[in-house]
Amino acid sequence: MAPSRDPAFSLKEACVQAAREVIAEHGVESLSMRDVARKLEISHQAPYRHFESRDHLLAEIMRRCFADFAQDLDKRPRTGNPEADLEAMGQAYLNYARQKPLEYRLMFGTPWPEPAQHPALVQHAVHAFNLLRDSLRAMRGNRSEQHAQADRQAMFIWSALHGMASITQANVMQHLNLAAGVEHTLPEDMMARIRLALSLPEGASPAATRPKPRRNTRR
Amino acid sequence: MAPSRDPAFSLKEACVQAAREVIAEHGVESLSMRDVARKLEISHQAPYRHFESRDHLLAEIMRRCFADFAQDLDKRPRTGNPEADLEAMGQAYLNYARQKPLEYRLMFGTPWPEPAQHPALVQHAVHAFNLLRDSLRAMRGNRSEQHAQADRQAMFIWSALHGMASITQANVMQHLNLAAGVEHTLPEDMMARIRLALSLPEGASPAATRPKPRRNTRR
DNA sequence: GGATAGTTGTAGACAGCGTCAACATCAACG
DNA sequence: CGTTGATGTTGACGCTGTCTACAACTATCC
Repeated sequence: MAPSRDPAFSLKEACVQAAREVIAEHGVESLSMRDVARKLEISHQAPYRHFESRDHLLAEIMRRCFADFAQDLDKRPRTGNPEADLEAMGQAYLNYARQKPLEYRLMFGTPWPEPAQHPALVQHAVHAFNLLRDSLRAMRGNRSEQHAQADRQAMFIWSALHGMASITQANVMQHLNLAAGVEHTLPEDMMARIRLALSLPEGASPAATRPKPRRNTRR
Repeated sequence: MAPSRDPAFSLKEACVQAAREVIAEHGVESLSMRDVARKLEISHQAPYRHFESRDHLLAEIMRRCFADFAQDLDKRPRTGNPEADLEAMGQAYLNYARQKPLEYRLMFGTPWPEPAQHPALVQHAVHAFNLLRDSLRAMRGNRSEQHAQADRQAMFIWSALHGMASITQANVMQHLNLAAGVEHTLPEDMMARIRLALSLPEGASPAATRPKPRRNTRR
């Protein structure tokens, strides 16, 4: 397959595309360099002319996934209401995880290659995070304690969403015998609880925020 | 290494131990059957007399990890105050994830083998989840809506804790340029927010729980 | 034009992996 | 004693990532 192809053809680009298809279909662990080569009908060594190693190919794919992911989060329609826009971002997050489960797992569930060797990957991942953080910061003042509070909120939101997304994908929920209706309404319930959790008083010592110990309402 | 050993020696047990050590040290992806065999100075096929496949060995290890994990959650001292006990369970969860990161990742971050083939694994995992769920149910009535509400709380707590644990382990936080002090106080902040989120009014439609739109406090 | 160097592809080899099949050893039991 | 089942060993197969050596094409300089 060496001899002439489309002049505007880039083997590097083709490798990325072929590899992304494999990952989106069968997951990252079943991606092999030789698979990619076979798919493109080139020799098993050809991809190495464009990627130092499997990890480098993987890093490039992760980078693009983060770029797509960030675009997905960012392209949602804006209402002008910061709370509503934030909520929409949360929905977009969960939608992405639901619609591209294997790519989501690649980005957030696979051990990363050495970050120092893949700065572009780190940069794109941080950019996606900043979409969330900046939304929260924009809802607040510019003082440093305000920024810190926004960052705490961002980490909380990300944790809750990521936790739910990865638990949902693990296909374990069906074994938990959850009470009727719980599984189905989980996303809304999560979002409602996240809204509640965002109202943590600023600068308060965590211990001071324990809600009044509602007496056990059993019976 | 075939000839006599300790009479009370079980090669199956030794395989599990050796494999757990490899995983705890270098992670599940660098565990190979041949590695286990080399460690025990037996032939590369001997472990297959006790485990059908690598997946079966892995499932057995995951099962034991869940058992240890559940014991860890359960052995914490009880104060008699349900809220405080629940909080202690959350702490125990995060402690386990911090102290045995690679085992935690094996349980919660690695694609599971086909559950139907490993019922004991599923059973132990569900048992660990039930420790959390039953604690929450015990704080409530026995009516079915109370159970459902407890399950929703359990899923939320698990999501938030798991999200935070896995993000923490991803070694990505250091690249996020979080405001000073945020990273350090994250666990307490998360626990405080979880407490807040648990007070979601029962049976309320999610839409009704949106907090009053605090006016943008920027200035 | 023709030598030269760099880029991009191929071909072959190597060690490591999971696993299958064949064989050896040994204990228990008829 | 002979047979059977469990447990171990050895060797092979096809797969993997990656190293090395080689071929072909392209661009550049004398």
